[in-house]
Amino acid sequence: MGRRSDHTREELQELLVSLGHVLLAQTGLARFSGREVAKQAGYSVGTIYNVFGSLDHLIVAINSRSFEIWAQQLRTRLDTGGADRIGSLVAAYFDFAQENPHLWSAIYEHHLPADFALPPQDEERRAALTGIVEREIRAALPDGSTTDIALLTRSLIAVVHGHCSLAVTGSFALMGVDDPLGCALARVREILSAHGYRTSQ
Amino acid sequence: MGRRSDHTREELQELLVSLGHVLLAQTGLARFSGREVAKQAGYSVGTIYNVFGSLDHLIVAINSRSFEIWAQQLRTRLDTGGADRIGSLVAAYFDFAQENPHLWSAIYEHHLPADFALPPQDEERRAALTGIVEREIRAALPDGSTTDIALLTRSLIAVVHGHCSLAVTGSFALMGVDDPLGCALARVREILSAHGYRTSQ
DNA sequence: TTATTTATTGAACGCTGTTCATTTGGCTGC
DNA sequence: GCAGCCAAATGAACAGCGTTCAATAAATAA
Repeated sequence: MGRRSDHTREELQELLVSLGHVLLAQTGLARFSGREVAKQAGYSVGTIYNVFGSLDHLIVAINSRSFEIWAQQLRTRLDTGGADRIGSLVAAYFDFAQENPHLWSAIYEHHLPADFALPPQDEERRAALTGIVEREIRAALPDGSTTDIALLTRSLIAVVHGHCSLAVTGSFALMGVDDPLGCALARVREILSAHGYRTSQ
Repeated sequence: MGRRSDHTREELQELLVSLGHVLLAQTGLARFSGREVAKQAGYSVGTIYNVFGSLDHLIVAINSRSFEIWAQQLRTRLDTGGADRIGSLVAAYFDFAQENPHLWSAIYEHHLPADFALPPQDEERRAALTGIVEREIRAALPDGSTTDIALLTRSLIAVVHGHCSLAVTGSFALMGVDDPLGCALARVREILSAHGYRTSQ
């Protein structure tokens, strides 16, 4: 068909990731369909395999886009959220998960084949999020702290992640917990306090 | 075919859950196949729908079995783990996830249709796990504590859950965290300390 | 203008979940 | 012991999926 020069390879890549991102947000990973993305883009099935090599690569690209948006929302909230930066950080982290449950879940539900190494570009985008958190944790702890801040950062991410996960999957609702964000923030402050963080600023 | 009286309805249910549990452990939820379970049981596809009503109901039953095994492992470890009961609890919780990554992930990756209410029996089995943890948290905190122990229990479960999740999905490995269990246990003790728990027993 | 290269197609394959008319074994009442 | 009934079990049918790949058509080079 006469579609050859409609899009450059980059434009086509962008188009598929963009449409795929919208579809994933609507359907969730389990009902996501690569065929449907191609159809919406006006291309045939095989094009995904030409451009990305495999459906897994497309999903990785879509998830990386989620990471970019997520990180940007963290930055925005930190810039506009006032003095309680830890509060802003946790709230923004949480909000992305709760406002985009399918996108957020897909990040963790998409299991890569064993032989599939994450492309460096995608690894960077994911590391950016960790970097934002680490900077804030470092700033929140007293100078000269003996804490391994890199490790504590990742552990605190796990703390908040766990609360997001049980909130988004509905487990918390089943357990009668109605303020997951408040819960997560309380735990984060308790942990930081154990490392010298002065709460209540 | 002459299969009519080979199994009672209960036996058939048990057979399908049992084989399904093994298959799920091998393949993970994304590659799990109801057809394959029926085939392995020597029955045809439709039998799953006769016995369970839908594939989702079978998966719920399989996940409930995981919860039973998980809870039993917690009890065993608490009985044989010595004086550090919080340490035993967290380690046993973690070990189930790490030793049965597909079974553990499936619990949280299986999203029920909106109109699907969890059968009461399954809800009980899941609540049992929470009950075990809550008892230990209550015992670990001082008498007369003003803490909402039910809420703190669920939050601590989220803390450990988060570390399990990032460990099992490989995110921690990507981030360079090599002792997720140690990390989780450290956070749990810090949180409990903030509520009056005397560490190091 | 012709030849070459390369992007794109879409049919084919084997799998999936789900439905449902049909069959068949076991049970009940005669 | 037999006829009739009921419910369990079947398996074909359908629509969708991911993946592959020979064929094709468009863009580029000669």
